[in-house]
This record gives sequence, C-alpha cells and structure tokens, in this order.
Amino acid sequence: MGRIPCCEKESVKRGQWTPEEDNKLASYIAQHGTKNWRLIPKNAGLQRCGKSCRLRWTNYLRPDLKHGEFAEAEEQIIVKLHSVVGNRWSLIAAQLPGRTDNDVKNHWNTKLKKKLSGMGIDPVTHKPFSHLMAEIATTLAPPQVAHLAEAALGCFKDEMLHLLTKKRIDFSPPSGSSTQHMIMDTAVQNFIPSDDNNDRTIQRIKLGLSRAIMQDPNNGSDKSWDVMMSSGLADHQVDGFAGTMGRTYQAVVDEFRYDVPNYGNEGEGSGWSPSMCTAGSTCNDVPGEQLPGQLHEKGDEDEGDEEEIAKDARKGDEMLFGSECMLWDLPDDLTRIPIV
DNA sequence: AAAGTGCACAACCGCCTCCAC
DNA sequence: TGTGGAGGCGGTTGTGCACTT
Repeated sequence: MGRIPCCEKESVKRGQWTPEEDNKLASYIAQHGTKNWRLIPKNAGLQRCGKSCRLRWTNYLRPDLKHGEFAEAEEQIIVKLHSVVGNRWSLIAAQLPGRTDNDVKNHWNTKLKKKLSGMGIDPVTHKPFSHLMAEIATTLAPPQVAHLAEAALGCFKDEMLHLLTKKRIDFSPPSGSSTQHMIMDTAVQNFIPSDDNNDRTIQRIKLGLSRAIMQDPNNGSDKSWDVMMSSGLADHQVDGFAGTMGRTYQAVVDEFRYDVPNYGNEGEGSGWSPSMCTAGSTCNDVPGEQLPGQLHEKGDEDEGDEEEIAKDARKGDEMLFGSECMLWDLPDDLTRIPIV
C-alpha cells in the first residue's frame, strides 16, 4: 500500500491559479485565518488541494511578501548563509523578511549558483574549483592525477565554455576603474575564447587545471590553492583558470563580492561539515581584524584612486587566503539557531 | 516573421517532522 | 509508546516570456 494522498487528486484542480481563485483564498483567510489547510479549500469554495492552497498563500498571496528583484545585500546574505547551512532554504529565507524559501531557492538555482561558478567557486562547497581538485589529487597516486584532470575537465568543460562564451558580461567590472579593467582584461584574454577556437581554450584550461592539481601539496604550503592564489606568483606560474580567476574575482567583481572562507580542516582531505560551526560560536578567534567572512559594503571600495584599488585588490587576496578564521563570522542571532 | 533556446518563477511531488490522540 | 494526519521542506517539473538565430 502506498502513502495516502493528501486529497483526492481526481476532484482537485491543478496548475496555475486564476485571479478568482486567489481572491477566494485571500478573502477566506482574511476572515478565518489559516488554521486547517485541509478545510480551507472546501470552505472557501475552491477545487484545490489544501496543500496547494497553503503553498499559494505562503509563496504568493501573503500580504507581507516582497516581490521583485533581490537586492545585492540579500544576495550576500543568501550566499553567506548557504555556505553555512547548505540548502536549508527556509532557514535562509527566515533571515530575509518578505522572502519565501521558494523565492530563495529559485534565486539560488537560477542566478547565484551561476554567479559563483563564474567566479571559479563551487556553489556546493563554496571552495574554489582548483582547491577541490587539489584536495582530491592529494589522495591519488601521480598517474591517477592526470586522469583526474581529464575527468574534471569533462565535468566542467560545458559549464566553463558556457560561462566563458555566453556570460562574458558577468565578469564586467564596475564602471570607472581602468585598473580593474586591466586586471579584468588579462583574465578575459586568457580565458575567453573567440568563437572559433574553443578547442584551444579547452587546452589552456586543461593545462591550467593540470598544473593546479600537480602542484606539490607539501611544497611550502599544504594548500595548493593558497600557493597559487595568495603568494604573488607571476601569472605565467599560475596560468590556470583558478589562479587567474581567483585573483580576478576578488579584485574585479565588486558588484558581487564573495570572500572564500578558510575552512580550517584543509589538508586533511576531509569535506567541510556545517556542524563544525557550533551554536553560540562565532567561529572567530581573531578579534578586531577584518575577517574573510565579513560582508563588505559595496561602498567600501568604490572610492579612492586607481592605486588604492589595485592595493585593495592585492590586500583582498591576502585576506581571502591568509586568515586563520575557520568560518565566516556570523551574527549572534544566527548562530543561536541550532544546526543539526 | 517564425522557430528555437534559455531563463525565471510558480507549482507540484514526495519525504520528513511534529503533535495530538 | 505507537499511529496517523497535518504541515513543513527541499527537489523537481511545467509554463510562459524574452531573447536569439
């Protein structure tokens, strides 16, 4: 025997709601509230499943809902919280007044995931792709590493090409910064193919990825992405996707900043677990310092001359990968929410 | 102008959790 | 303590619109 359906599917209407149905539901709830969703459609004269009514109300009709574009600050909050709690959309939505879990989920799936991927960051783990590859590579024997690079390319090739050829605009710097343009142009020249040489680009990405993976994890640092992205190696030494993009996204993509957290358990080959951040802890042992996890106000770096901007870009790299902070600093009220 | 494609968002599905009995 | 129902949640699908070819 299967599960008992929540309502008789033959007798209920499905699909898009009409304005008349919306009116019926809204006026009924205004008078009687939302006590028993199973009875609501019956009493309101709707041929709908109670569950469908609840969804329609919570995701669309509720008067306190905010419709329209997500603000940049809201996006920052979503990304930040997602790095901590994962796909717990209701938890994330609870921090965004007027937004529903469905809103947040849709926005993540349609926009934010692609934005992070475009920055060279894995939207699931919030780590740079190169770091993930390097982490896996440390567990493999050298012959297998080459295969890993090959396999990784197979996985990411389509997305990379899509991003590089169609989403060029995503990497555009804010107006008025010629230094940022220069940094940006370098990255673009390195990685954005002309329409007729995708194969060459693939080869370049492949080479870069292989180099990133082959980087000896015990040489100088146990984090090859630290080495590539924070130590000021010349471009020809870190000519990989992650190397250049890592430098680029922090310096250039000011409209949507993403500070990669330092996870603390790197080097052990273990995956990051949300449970690392215990309730009540801010995961921050360095009081008084600018921390990687803190959100940056857009205006912070909108001012100043080009040198300042370039300096900020370099400083950004250090802050990104040089901190001792394990996780992003979270507001107390958030860390009080029990995360299991 | 028409067909194809991609995107954003609404809605559904099925599992899980909570709670009353 | 066990059970069943209601609500909550996250993943997935459907649909309409905009843009591209």
